[in-house]
Amino acid sequence: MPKIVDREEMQGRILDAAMTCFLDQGYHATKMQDVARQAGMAKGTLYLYFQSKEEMLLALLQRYFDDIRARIGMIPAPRTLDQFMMGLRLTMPADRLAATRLFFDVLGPGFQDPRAAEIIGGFFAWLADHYADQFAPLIRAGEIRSDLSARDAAQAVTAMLDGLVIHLAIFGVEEGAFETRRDATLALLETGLRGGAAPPG
Amino acid sequence: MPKIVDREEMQGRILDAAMTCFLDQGYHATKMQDVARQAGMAKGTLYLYFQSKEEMLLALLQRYFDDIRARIGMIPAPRTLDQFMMGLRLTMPADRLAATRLFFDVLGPGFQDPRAAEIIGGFFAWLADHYADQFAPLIRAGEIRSDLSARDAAQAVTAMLDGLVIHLAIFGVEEGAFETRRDATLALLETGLRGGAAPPG
DNA sequence: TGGTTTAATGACCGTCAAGTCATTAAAAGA
DNA sequence: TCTTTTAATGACTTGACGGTCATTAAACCA
Repeated sequence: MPKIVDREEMQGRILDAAMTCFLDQGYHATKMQDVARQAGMAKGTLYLYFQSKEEMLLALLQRYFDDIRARIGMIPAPRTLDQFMMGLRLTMPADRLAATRLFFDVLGPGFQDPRAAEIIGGFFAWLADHYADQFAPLIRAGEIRSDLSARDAAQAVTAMLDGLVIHLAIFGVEEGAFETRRDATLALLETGLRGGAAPPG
Repeated sequence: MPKIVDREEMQGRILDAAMTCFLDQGYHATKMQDVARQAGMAKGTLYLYFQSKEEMLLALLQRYFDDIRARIGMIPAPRTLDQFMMGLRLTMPADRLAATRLFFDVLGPGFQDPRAAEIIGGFFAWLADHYADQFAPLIRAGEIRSDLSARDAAQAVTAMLDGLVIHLAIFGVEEGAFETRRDATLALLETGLRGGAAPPG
């Protein structure tokens, strides 16, 4: 007798619309009306699927970072420093710029809900652990200089590279320049990790 | 006959109060009422000295970055890579964390006024140029490996270190941990710049 | 002390957007 | 087709905050 819809599919469609709007205008500047229009439904409908704008954002962040984690998890463990650097490049695609820009809106001191910072911070903690796991065998194999602690180096790499993306995102680098500057930074980093040896090529 | 006040001094006092509020709560979350209370005056008074909240912010950013620029300009030109790294440490004090956090509010896609991005972006462009000027003689002196372009390396260093501060700022590192992680990153970077030689000590 | 000019005040206004809910539409079975 | 149940709608409510301005206070001089 009742009208029946697929709740999860509706939530997914709404999150897609929200992502489009947020990437374009940012979180604060996006009105629920905008999300509704983008999703092709009325504003009230959004509230049937999410309690508030903030809950919607949290669901979106969760989905986004679960997705990245899954993609990074699928990259095979590197056996050489070169392979590791290649993997880094894959985890820093140019389209991450726009997403990174979005997080500013949401991580500044004005945003009260600590759950957003938990989701994003949790991702980077996971990432640092993930890199540390990869560094340990590379250090034993002599691919990375042996005076580094795998954990410290992994934290430094994680923070620096995330920071690089953020910095470039803020100052509006075009997509082409992004890859050039990313690679310049990675080259510097590679020498730092390798230690004695000069960079190849 | 008239009541006379020192306009610049009043503006300075207001900016001090605004900085306190913004650092504490962020730009968007701070009400003009809060700034007024912090400055010990009524809300209307603020509008005698600044046309709007946004103008107030821009004046604050300008003052802040002029100040940093002056401080960095006073550090003598380094003659060795060690001296350069020492200078970097001076330009990344732990209290920069809070200020950096503030900029998120103001650089996200939701913030329309391009002047804020100009002020902050201008500072980093200046900083990259400043480092490039210091790198050139260091490369000639063999302190930095000679296959690097001073300009590219300076850009990479600037972006990475600013990014590091931002990353650490976002994820709420305590002040002690900040310095540890900053130094770990700088050590990695130093090896990357030096090239062949192993790190000293 | 009184007169003049500018500074300071804070109640008020206008706007804007998140969130609500009475009403309407749509699906599904009898 | 009629009834029932849930989904969808969008005008309306609510609260918040940036900015205004008529009024009051303060400084200074004669």
